[in-house]
Amino acid sequence: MRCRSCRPVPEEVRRAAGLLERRWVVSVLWASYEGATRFNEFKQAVGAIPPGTLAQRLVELEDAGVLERFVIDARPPRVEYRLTEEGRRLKLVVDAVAAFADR
Amino acid sequence: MRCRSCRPVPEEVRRAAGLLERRWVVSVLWASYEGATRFNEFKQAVGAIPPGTLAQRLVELEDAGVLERFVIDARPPRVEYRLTEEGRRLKLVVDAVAAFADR
DNA sequence: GAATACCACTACACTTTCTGTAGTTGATAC
DNA sequence: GTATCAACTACAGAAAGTGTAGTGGTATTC
Repeated sequence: MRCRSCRPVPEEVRRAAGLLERRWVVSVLWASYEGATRFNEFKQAVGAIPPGTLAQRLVELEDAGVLERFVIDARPPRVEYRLTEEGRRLKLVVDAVAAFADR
Repeated sequence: MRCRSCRPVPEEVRRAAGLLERRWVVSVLWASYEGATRFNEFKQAVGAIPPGTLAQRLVELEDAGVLERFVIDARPPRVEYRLTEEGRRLKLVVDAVAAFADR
């Protein structure tokens, strides 16, 4: 059945949605807006996320240009994940989710 | 590691995120904002979604109070899915995704 | 009046994704 | 030297998503 008024969902909306439509992504982003930068900071802020899933999400967000990964040459070496400009733009989405959530 | 400033992700944000963090949800919502109400309208607007997944998403959105399902006693009987107030409130989230998506 | 098409799905086998727990490597803390 | 931390990886099993076929009752087309 065709809907006279329904346009198909635009490709770019699908692509952006694909980023969010995986478990824990919103929480990981929330944590980063709260200041988390290190693996275990994300882990503790997000709570129940399994480490394998967190690792995967961080790689995906890096690949998507939302986070940048920096290895800091200290002893022991540390890793930091920092928001990119792109990542900061996503805050509006997470804020909208949070606004929907409370109330 | 504890992050002095990171608060744990609030439970209600997790719950709201859980709604969105499943494949196709954003597209299904988009379609409903565009005026889709019937199964095959959603199907055509969303495109590549498998019918089983669409059926499942519609049930979940109904359970979440985002859509309401009405069976219309015509020949053949039809089904309509209409946005609830709650569902209309979610539009801000989808709009934010769309805003992020273009450009 | 036979064949085809529409509608709103369901069924099923298969693949992908997610989960939970354990373990690794190298350094520092007690 | 025992324990702990940081940032992960490995792996088996569970859950979610995919693709295709089919269903049952109209309705439309030839």
